[in-house]
Amino acid sequence: MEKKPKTGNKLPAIISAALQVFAEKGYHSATIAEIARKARVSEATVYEYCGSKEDLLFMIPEEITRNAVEQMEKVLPFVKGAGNRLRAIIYGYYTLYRDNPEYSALVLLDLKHNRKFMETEGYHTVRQAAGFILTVIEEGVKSGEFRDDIDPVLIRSMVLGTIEHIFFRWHLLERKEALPDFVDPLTEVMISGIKKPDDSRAIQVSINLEEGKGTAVKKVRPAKAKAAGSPRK
Amino acid sequence: MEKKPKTGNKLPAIISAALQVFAEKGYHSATIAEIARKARVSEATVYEYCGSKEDLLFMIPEEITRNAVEQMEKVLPFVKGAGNRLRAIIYGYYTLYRDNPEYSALVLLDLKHNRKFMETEGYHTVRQAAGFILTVIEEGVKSGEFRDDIDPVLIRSMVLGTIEHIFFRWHLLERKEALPDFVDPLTEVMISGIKKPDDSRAIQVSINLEEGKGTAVKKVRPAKAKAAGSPRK
Amino acid sequence: MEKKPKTGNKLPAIISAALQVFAEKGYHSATIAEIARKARVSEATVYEYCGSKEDLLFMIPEEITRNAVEQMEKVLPFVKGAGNRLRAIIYGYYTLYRDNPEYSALVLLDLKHNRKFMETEGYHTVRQAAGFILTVIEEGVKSGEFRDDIDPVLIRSMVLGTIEHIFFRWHLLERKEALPDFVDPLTEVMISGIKKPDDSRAIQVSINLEEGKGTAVKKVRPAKAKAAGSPRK
Amino acid sequence: MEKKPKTGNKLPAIISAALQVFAEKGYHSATIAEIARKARVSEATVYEYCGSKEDLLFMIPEEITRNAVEQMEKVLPFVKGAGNRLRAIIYGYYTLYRDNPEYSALVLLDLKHNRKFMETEGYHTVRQAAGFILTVIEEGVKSGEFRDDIDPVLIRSMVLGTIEHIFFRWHLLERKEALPDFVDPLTEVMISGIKKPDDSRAIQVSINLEEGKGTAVKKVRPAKAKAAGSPRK
DNA sequence: TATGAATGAGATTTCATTCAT
DNA sequence: GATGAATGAAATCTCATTCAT
Repeated sequence: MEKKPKTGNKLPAIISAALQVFAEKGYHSATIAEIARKARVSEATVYEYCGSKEDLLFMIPEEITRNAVEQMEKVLPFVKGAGNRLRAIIYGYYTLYRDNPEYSALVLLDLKHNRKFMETEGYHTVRQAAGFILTVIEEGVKSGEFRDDIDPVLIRSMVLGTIEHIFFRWHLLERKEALPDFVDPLTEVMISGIKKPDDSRAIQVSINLEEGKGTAVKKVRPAKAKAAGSPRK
Repeated sequence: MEKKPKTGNKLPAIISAALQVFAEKGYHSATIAEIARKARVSEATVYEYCGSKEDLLFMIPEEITRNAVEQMEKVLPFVKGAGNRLRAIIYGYYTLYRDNPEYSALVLLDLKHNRKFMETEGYHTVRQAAGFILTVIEEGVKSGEFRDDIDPVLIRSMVLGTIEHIFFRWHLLERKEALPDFVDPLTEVMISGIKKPDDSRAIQVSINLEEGKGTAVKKVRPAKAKAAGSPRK
Repeated sequence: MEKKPKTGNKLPAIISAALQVFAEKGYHSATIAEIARKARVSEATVYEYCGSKEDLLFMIPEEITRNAVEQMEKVLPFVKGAGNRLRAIIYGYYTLYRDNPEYSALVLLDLKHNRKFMETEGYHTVRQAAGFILTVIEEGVKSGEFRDDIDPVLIRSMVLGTIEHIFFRWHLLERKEALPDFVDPLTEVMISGIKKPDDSRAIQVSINLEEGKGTAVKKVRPAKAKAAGSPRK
Repeated sequence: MEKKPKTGNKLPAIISAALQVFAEKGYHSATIAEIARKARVSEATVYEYCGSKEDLLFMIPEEITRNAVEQMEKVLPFVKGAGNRLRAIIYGYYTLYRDNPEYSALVLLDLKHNRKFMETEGYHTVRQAAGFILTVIEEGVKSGEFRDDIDPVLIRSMVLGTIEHIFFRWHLLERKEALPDFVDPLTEVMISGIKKPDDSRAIQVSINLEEGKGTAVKKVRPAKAKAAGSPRK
């Protein structure tokens, strides 16, 4: 029933082909001809479905990003504690980018740079994802789990910047090097860096801890208050 | 005096013009014609000096990056302590990118992405700069100032990724938003995250012991050591 | 009732849509897609009915021109005198073109230029209409009403050329200027020229001429002054 | 000397080729490829010189029309009497269109129709030419040579419309038919109309009255008879 | 009969690049 | 050394037109 193939259904094939070609050659070097060939349609059909090369580029991230965001929205409520949630988000990015290498190549190498992309539905979804980080940081600050002298926006830049930097390198080296599993180490460093020193209690703790790693942080922190003071200029 | 070189020293003019045009329009949208016009030479002259559009692109960062590297090499010996040195490097990037916005736009938006750039003299210099971070981290670990379970490469990715991310945003918004002064806050969060807990004092503390919030972290950390173990392939 | 024809009488809708679109955009810029949309049929249906874009163009003038010709054939016998008949024809063109602006735009801007149109049924009808003028002129010459040293074909070119020129301008200015009512002035000038009658002798003349053919004109002329008054906007 | 070929000097070749091709195929069917081939330059060179296909079209009439206008400006002062001047103008158009058939084909078949042409320098020159007619008519009216109840704009439409109509037919029939020499007949009809002069009789009349076939006019006409000899099949 | 979908066939246009002077 | 001029080589995009259903 309903055999009306709402605009055929070559769209998935086209988008998939575009993702591959864009990822491999980069947006500028990619040609519609090659995408059409790979999707096994004519060039004209590509335009029929997508309007223009740039629009085609913008169509790609929509679905995949939306899925990721939805997934994250489902998962986060299950995770307790700002630190854990931060880790969950990092893990989300990690798997998303790792398991969809063409997608991440596209986003990191081509899409991010496109100013017009910023006026796109797809961009909005990407921003949503980035918003999760901000929210978690702010919750952590509010709950006292994180220091209150940090700038959440800076923290977000650290998280995203790190993730993107790592994946970027990975892609630039053509994925010939193994992708480091940075989820836990990054989370850990981030948290150690922004965690509120549990001063008093920390002290008690350290007793039975022969080698209490956590304590150290404490002393340093007071200084931070000042340092982190004017981050937003 | 009379240093006006008979036959061309048009190279500086060309490179300067190229920097401006590339930064403003992006590499792909920039045209040799415009660069030539701005440098007040003919297009053919551009080729005389530079070989190709791409080579011209690669020539740009050489001098400015080399200067930055030299500067850093001079300064670092004066700075004591891994933490302080880390801050010095971050500060170096910050001023470099802030005071040469066209250069940073070029690097972040166009150069980074170019695979061929990696076979370039300029790239080598850039790597040198990045190497400073690695060295400082490793020194910090060796000296005991930093934890020894961190992965220096990850830390470098964090530092560079954060800096680039912040500047990238700045450029993408066309520098209409103020650039946050992130030097101290970033340094601080980084250091708190990677500094070795000063056990000594922790031990003194050991008065009572009840219950430690830190336990969770404790568990995680050992894992990290492993996790972060093989990042470098 | 229930005259809704089962399977298509979509032809009228298609032709009507085509007329509108061709008139508005010009033949070359018009697209079958737009015509189909406006006719509320599919593009394929347009081809079903019309064969090709050009054939569609040629189908348009047929009916409307044929009607005009038939009308003229009915009317002319009622009009006495070559001069009056000439006026009747001019009036016929005037109302035809004025009341069917899309049609006249099409004919004047697109159809006339098409060499293939000349092998068309529609063209034949158009020629018929032009033939009326020739006939009337020849009749006028034969009857002695018109000079016998004139070239009827030239006269026809004058009549048609003038009419078309005026309507052409009207269309080119997008019908924003009022269409001058040129029927009487044109008829009059055609018949009597623009030279000032050399009164003196003329006057004497009128006296002894029992049946001065010229008289009619004389009367008409004053009226002209008015008629020709507001042609320009 | 001065071997600096101000922008090479392929421009004339290109314009000339364009004129030929446009005239032969019509603007829309003409291709830059063919123009370039005929001008013996590359397609890119055509664009180098002309910017776009449409601009190329507009460049064509400029020189030729300007020459014609200048010529007319030089000649008119030598001609006495509105009637004679009108004839001179008609003659000017006649020779211009006859001796530059490709140019007239272009103007009549393509250029006239182009709305953008109206915003062009070339169009301005064309208007100037048309302005001559208007001026002459008005002068004739003022001097009493022409009737004062005529609308000069209508008269101009008659003159131009007739000329264009005749040439248009000529071109549409691919110049296979002889071009009628309509200069004198047209002038004559414009001036005196087609009505049989009843004057003649009038004049004679004053003396005797029989019936004379228009002697007065007779002087002028003989010339025409010849001129209009072979006009239109 | 009617059509949704697909496409073949080009046309315009852009630039990096070269070469003769 | 410097350049004006010329171009080769593509790439995007548009439609009239055709099938399979």
